[in-house]
Amino acid sequence: MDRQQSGRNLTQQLVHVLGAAIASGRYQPGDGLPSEASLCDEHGISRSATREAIKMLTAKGLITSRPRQGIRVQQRAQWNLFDPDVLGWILNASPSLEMLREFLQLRMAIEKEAAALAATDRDRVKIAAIGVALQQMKEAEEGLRDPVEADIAFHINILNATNNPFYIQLSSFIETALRVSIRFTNRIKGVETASYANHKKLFDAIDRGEILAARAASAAMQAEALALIEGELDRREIEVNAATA
Amino acid sequence: MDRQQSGRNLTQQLVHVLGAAIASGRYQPGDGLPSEASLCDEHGISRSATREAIKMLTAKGLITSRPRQGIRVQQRAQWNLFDPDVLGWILNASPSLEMLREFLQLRMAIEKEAAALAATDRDRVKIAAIGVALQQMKEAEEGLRDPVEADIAFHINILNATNNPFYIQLSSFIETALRVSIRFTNRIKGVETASYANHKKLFDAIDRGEILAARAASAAMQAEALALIEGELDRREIEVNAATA
DNA sequence: GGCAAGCAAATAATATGACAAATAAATTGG
DNA sequence: CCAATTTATTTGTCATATTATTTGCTTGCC
Repeated sequence: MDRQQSGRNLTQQLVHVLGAAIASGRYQPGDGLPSEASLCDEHGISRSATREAIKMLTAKGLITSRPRQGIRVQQRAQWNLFDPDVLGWILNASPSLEMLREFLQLRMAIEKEAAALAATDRDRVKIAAIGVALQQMKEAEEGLRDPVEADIAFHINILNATNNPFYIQLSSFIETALRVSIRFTNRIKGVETASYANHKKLFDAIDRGEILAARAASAAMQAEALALIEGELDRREIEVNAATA
Repeated sequence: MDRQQSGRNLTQQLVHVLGAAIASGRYQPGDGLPSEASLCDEHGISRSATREAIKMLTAKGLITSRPRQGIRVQQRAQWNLFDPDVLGWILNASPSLEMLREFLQLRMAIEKEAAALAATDRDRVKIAAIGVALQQMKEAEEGLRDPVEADIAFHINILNATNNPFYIQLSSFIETALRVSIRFTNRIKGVETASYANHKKLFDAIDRGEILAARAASAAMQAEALALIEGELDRREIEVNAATA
């Protein structure tokens, strides 16, 4: 059995199996999934558990289910991309560079403005939390700590410091995607892109309430990551062209 | 019975009743909801339907449910704000000016960058759709059409023109919130803030691929709306102070 | 008195079987 | 060929029984 699923109840298990299957493209949008009865048989569980799983996936926008028509995969535009589960399934299924770039394009918009808001609001407690994460990044550079977790904590804490529930809500979204993203960019470059120095610059700007500087520092940091990804995309394109020539 | 709910099945009805009740604060985060059995009695439906509703709300992050602990409302940070249902329940329950401002702060970040991306991508078909919406806004000024729908279509089509699934996914979010927002700002000002001229400037910039101009036009448009809201917030503050003095 | 192991009660989780309602597809009548 | 009707399939709902999990309590030991 799947290790990740042990410990969860049957409904949750089925939700994750089906969610992952849909995200991976095994069931295409517009396609029908097996009927309730088939799903019960295939997974060896009761109809109650199956139906509850179906309802959860419906709530996340992945499927619809109507009498006589059965269960169908929704168009991707309907999927609740900002649901941590859904995003996780998608990113784990196909963490393509294209999607990584698209994700970064959104992060750029959000984090740039979040930095500006944090600098405007100047919530001492919340900003101190950013400082702690920054300190942990420094320790990570000396090998004393996990660099990925510290990096994530830094970005999350900026969102928190906006004191805007919409930005705060994006934490789980950013976290999930950031985790995949960092893994990917590290694979490309080998070394951490997001260096301590860059992050410190951003922190200082927020700490001093320098709104424009904060926005600029955030933009600069992400532009660097974007350049890395787009460079890699170009490189692969050239490879493909060379192979077909 | 509630008009909005007729035509939906029992599970969906209960989802909306409970979702609205939670968003309205009738059940506070941390509080327990009635047990499954009680909910069945109260709403006169079976356990299956009740449980499926519970599962859907769980999938949206509003509640958790564990044996012996019962059903509990999650902290607001766990709520899936970007789920159109959840956002709708919240905005309809308490469309406070504060939340409107917070929402606008997010829109500023997203739409500014979306405009820039649309100008970069220059997808002729998608940009033409923005143009159609713009035309409808003009017709609306002459009373030939619903101004709100045209306005919404304009903004949605910009998101679409990014060709970035994350931005596109935000359409339903923006739409839900925009609808409440427009209703509110119109109540304050009486007249449409978002005039045709402003929107045309933004469209032209995107159409011509002028990235910086697009970003600026978007920012200017929203800064205006933000000023309106913050002015109203100040006015109310003064009112309160005067009343207590 | 404090602490650990075990016990009991409450609650959700799952299973099963039956029937109702909705709807897509086939059939029939014109 | 079209429209109305019927049929068959699939989900929606209900009722009841059983199982699993958790919390709080109790008991007995140190």
